[in-house]
Amino acid sequence: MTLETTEVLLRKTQLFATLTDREMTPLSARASKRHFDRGEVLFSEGDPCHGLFVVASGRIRIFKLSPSGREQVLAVEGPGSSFAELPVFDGGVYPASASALEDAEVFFISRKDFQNYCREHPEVALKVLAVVGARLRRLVGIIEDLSFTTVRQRLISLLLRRAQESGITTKEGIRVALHTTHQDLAAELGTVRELVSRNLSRLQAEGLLEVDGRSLVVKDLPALKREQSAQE
Amino acid sequence: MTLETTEVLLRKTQLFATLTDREMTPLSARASKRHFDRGEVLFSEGDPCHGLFVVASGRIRIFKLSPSGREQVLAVEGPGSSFAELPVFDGGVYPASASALEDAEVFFISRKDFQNYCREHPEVALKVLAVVGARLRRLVGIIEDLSFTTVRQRLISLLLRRAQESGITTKEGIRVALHTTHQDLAAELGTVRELVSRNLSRLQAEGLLEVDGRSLVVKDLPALKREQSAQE
DNA sequence: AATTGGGAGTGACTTTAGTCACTGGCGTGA
DNA sequence: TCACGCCAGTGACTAAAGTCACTCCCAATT
Repeated sequence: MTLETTEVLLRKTQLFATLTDREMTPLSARASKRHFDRGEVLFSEGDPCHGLFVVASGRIRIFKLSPSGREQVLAVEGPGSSFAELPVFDGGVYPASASALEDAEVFFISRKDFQNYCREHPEVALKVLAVVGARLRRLVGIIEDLSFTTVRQRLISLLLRRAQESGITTKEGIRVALHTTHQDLAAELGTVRELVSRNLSRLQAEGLLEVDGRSLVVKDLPALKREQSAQE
Repeated sequence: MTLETTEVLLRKTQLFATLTDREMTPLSARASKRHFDRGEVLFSEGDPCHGLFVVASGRIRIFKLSPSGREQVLAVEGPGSSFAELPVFDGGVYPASASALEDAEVFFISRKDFQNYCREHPEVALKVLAVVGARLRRLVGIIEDLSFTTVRQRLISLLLRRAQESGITTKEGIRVALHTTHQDLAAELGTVRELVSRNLSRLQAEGLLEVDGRSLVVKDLPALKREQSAQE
């Protein structure tokens, strides 16, 4: 891959979008690109932090793994997103694990390079703060969900989010492709496979949606929205 | 309060400890001090963010409030800690509410002042990143607890933490003062008052500790530690 | 065509969490 | 000193979450 292409890709990220060409070039030169196969682990919780990552293609799942094998997803990062910015600064280990949801291309910038770069370009540090602010908000949202809502409500929220992002409106309702196994959905919701399966069945039985393998059709959007907003 | 005193206090914070006198003075001049009575609200979730806070004395509780009135504590900040740094940078609203656990003195630095200050002193931005990194780790810890552990395990963890920080070893065991109501403990654990009460009773019945009003004595530290580390 | 393996659905069950209602204690202030 | 409010304890219950075991389906493999 040429240096120019790296620049074009880094330009699409939140973190580096506003840099000038002159500022960008030295950074691009330091960014190495790595490929990860679907399912491959980028790093595990507790590993020493060597640097930060920027997704070029594919999606990366950041998650916690419990001793008994349960997973809790903290974030899913797609092209243009960076992750593991923070351990770069506080010097600790990675607080969670990361694996590729799909085949993925990921840039890696070493801790030292990035820290130096931030010192030379203070506005990048401010950008990082903004990105991290968004991340913190998402984590608080997960805590809120886990603490206050039921699996059913979380599932509905997730489906509505997916419907909004990538749903296709047809005359029967909004068609949503899940692309994932129930196992993976469970990890996002912080529960187990069986509960995802059961809750989907129940929602179908109630006529709120129609499940069809790994895609489904939302039949009663208002009812789902009502239930979501009536969260206790 | 004199400017000098403000400086002495700011000097004790993680964020500003490493600044020189010359750097400190203009910041101190901008920091205003406010008093909050026990129970008073500093800001509520959703309020526009006007600036950041630094605790001088007392403890501030950062928490989420559910529609049904349940609370989930995200952090408790004591003297020297800052909070609400992040909304300053990403420009959004406060993601949670804050109230004083005890009578408290708190410095306030306006958004604009702090942003300017960070631009002039880039190393402060790096400090903020380190502080925020620690905060992020704590949030991930809360998610882990909520997702993987039971109320009983969380209660044990909290008691062991308190025992370590402020427990007094006596011949009967480690005496721990709680200082809080069961209601407040429940908010920290992400559950309800009754479960705190019941679990404490049960731990006492099992001989692991002895409850005595708002303080208690840990009788079987090894057993508690065993159970904590055996978390599934 | 038979085999294998991962994913999904489900019944039956246990455990944990949460709710409701009530009791009793204890301290403060009228 | 009495009344009130706040806090704690608990029984009885409901509901939600999680576990276990099994079946079925389907697609890829040999």
